[in-house]
Amino acid sequence: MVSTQTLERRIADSGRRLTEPRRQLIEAMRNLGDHFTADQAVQAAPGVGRATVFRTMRLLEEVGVLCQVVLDDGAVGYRLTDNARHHHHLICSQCGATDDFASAGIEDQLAELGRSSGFDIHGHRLEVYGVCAACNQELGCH
Amino acid sequence: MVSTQTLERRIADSGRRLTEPRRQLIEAMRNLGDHFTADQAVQAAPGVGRATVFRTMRLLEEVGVLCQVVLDDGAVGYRLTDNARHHHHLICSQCGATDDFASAGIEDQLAELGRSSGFDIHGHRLEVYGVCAACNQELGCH
DNA sequence: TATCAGATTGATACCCAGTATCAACAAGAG
DNA sequence: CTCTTGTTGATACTGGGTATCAATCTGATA
Repeated sequence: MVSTQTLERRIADSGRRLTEPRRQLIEAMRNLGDHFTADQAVQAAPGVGRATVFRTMRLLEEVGVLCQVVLDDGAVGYRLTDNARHHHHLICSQCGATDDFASAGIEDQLAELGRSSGFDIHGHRLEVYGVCAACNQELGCH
Repeated sequence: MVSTQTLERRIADSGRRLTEPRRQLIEAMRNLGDHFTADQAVQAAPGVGRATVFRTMRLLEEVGVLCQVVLDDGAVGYRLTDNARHHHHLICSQCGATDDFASAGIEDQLAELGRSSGFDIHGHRLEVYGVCAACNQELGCH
């Protein structure tokens, strides 16, 4: 779990102000656990206005401590992360657990694709769906 | 561009009924061109009820002739396609042009990831963003 | 061709995600 | 402490998508 300190520092370091609503929202999100929806964040920070929740979430995305996760069914979730670097998600369809991963091999394949396709590739988004080890075990026991 | 025939056959072959609203919507979508939003589809088929537009879009996704495209900014678009097989999108951030592609290399990398991560991988979603050859040329001339 | 079960429709109302506006307010540099 | 400027929140809006359910249509079958 990302520390409050890290989150607040990232905001301060980016030149934004560290305000009370932002602090509140950060705590609320940390309490929501691994992943949550926009609406859960709004609910979890009752003292913070709706617009501010969305603004702050955008801010956190910009400074790289919050990322969008596109689920199996197309729904969007959010996830606090330490990992500001480029990464992808491995999402358990059963329990929602999410792991970050990066793969030089995949990046290489995409670079190659850029060369061969004529597209000047700027970025990509990769979500991987499956069943995590823990859920697999449980399912096996049924 | 996918033919009307192909689209209608896919519906019929899947055991669904080929109704007037579905026909209308298919024509409307074809006229919208390469990619469009849900709302554009609703607007483009004024005789068809909102719920039916969404239901039919889901149906077309199920039979593999319509696919969701998650854009750069997270917005969702739709695209008619011939390609019912597994594929990904190469999306031009300038003009919105979308190409389908598949990469055995990437599939291999993901299989490997499954082996090493303990996740039982069922699927994935990959969108690649960039600037297409045509837009690159134009930009170069400015 | 007439029939009929069951698939499909559309009006409506709803939910969730996200944005625009803008006057009031607060952070923090000096 | 003051002032500039970033930030806030109430509100109302757009867009995407779903639930409901009585009315309707499709197409297989007789």
